[in-house]
Amino acid sequence: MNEVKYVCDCKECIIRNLIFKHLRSEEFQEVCRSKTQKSFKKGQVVFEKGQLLEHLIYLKSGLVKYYYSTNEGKVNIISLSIPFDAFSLLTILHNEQISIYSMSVLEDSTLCYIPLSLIKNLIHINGDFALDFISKLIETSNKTIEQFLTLHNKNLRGRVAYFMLYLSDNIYKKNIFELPVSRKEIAEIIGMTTENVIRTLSEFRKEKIIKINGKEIEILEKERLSKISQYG
Amino acid sequence: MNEVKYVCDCKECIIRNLIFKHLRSEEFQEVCRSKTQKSFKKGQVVFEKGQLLEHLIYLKSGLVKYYYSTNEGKVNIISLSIPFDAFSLLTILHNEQISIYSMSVLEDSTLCYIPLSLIKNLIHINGDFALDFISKLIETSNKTIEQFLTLHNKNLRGRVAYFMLYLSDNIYKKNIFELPVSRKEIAEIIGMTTENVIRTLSEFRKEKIIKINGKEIEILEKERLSKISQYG
DNA sequence: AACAGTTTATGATTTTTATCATATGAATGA
DNA sequence: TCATTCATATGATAAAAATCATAAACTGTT
Repeated sequence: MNEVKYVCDCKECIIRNLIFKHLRSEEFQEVCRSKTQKSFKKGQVVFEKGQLLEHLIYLKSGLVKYYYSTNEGKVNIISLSIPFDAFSLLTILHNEQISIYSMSVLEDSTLCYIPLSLIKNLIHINGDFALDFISKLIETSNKTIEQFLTLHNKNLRGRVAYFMLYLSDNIYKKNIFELPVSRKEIAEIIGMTTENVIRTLSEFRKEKIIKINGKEIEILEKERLSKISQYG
Repeated sequence: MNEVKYVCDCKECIIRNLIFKHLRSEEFQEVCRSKTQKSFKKGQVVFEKGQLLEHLIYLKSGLVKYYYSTNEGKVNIISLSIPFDAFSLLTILHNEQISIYSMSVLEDSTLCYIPLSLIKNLIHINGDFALDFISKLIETSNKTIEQFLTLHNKNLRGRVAYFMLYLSDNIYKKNIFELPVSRKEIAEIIGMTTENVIRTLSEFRKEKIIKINGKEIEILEKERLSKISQYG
């Protein structure tokens, strides 16, 4: 986990066009100056439930998961996030900044850390930024809630189909990809048991809907998978 | 549904100490002047999914539900809200103000309507208000997500027990209360079938954990109910 | 009061999902 | 290198929940 003070000048950074669209030039410069950057290896934990968060942490490259552990030790994965995704907005400013989620890294990733004090100050002095921030927040929150409902209204086959399509369409944007998570983690995302995830994937393989090679998945029949996801 | 222009001078209004805590006196006056108020009878729909929302609508008295209908017509109740609850924050500013939720009234209710344009303006010009607004938003969003996870990690008995305790502790603050919803709606809240809600309530009755008299529920053994909720 | 429609209720049955058992290959570590 | 753990895999079984069927109680309407 290397921390690097100066990394890039942010001029080309995609984030500029996302949550920082409305910053004035000098404000964005300040964000850039005060940000730090860290690299994480696959599997490393970025922060844990209960930890004090003093930065807005966003993903510059890689893939991460946000998860929630119940008191009984059961893990629920709430969201996977690709670079510049806005889920991290939900992790801040809550409960005196004590995070209720944990975050860990699924693929080698680079994270940017922006001090929360600066974010708060920007909200304070720049109304356009604040409005945009709020709008992103609500959008993210609603997307998360909607995804939950969608998933929990489906049966096992529907959930697995949905998740495969999600990876294909939203994360990797191709029909062949490496699963970034274990079958166990898939179970934690879509709310079923590991055995049934494995079984359902095997079913899809036997039905020639997907091709499985270890972690590599190829979607052979997207149409059928969509139908299963939709009606499942 | 009566719309009333002038209703109260807001001076004593609880909302002042919630999301409007940081407004300057004249700002709050403006909120008060531009607000309208409507009364709804039990069962009436306040707005539906897909509708353009031009106001922040908050509950002054009564009880409401926010719900989400899937494409297949299945209903999921996302949240019940008591007066001055912050859930309504999640319904605004999303997707060009097209609501993804519906809202209807469970008990005769009075709602206050504050123009979104004014809210946006306040966010714009008053940084403290904006910060507080964001903090409330994140808190509400996380509470909603957390409640979902909690519920979906429980079995049927656990869910029904959890919901009875929720009504008792959070909504009515007593051990005897009138159910504000039908068994069918309970099913839509906690994600199970109507029959199983009825059956489980009957079980609790036979086990002398609760007393049922139509819509009236009395919790006789809170300890046991808590255990069922916790370990279910 | 009679009627239809809805809500509550309960039992029987089927379906779905979790659990348990067992096996194999891959990864990890002393 | 060999034992150990972990991920994947599959079958058998048990448990959980949904569905189906039926009926009584209640609501609102004419």
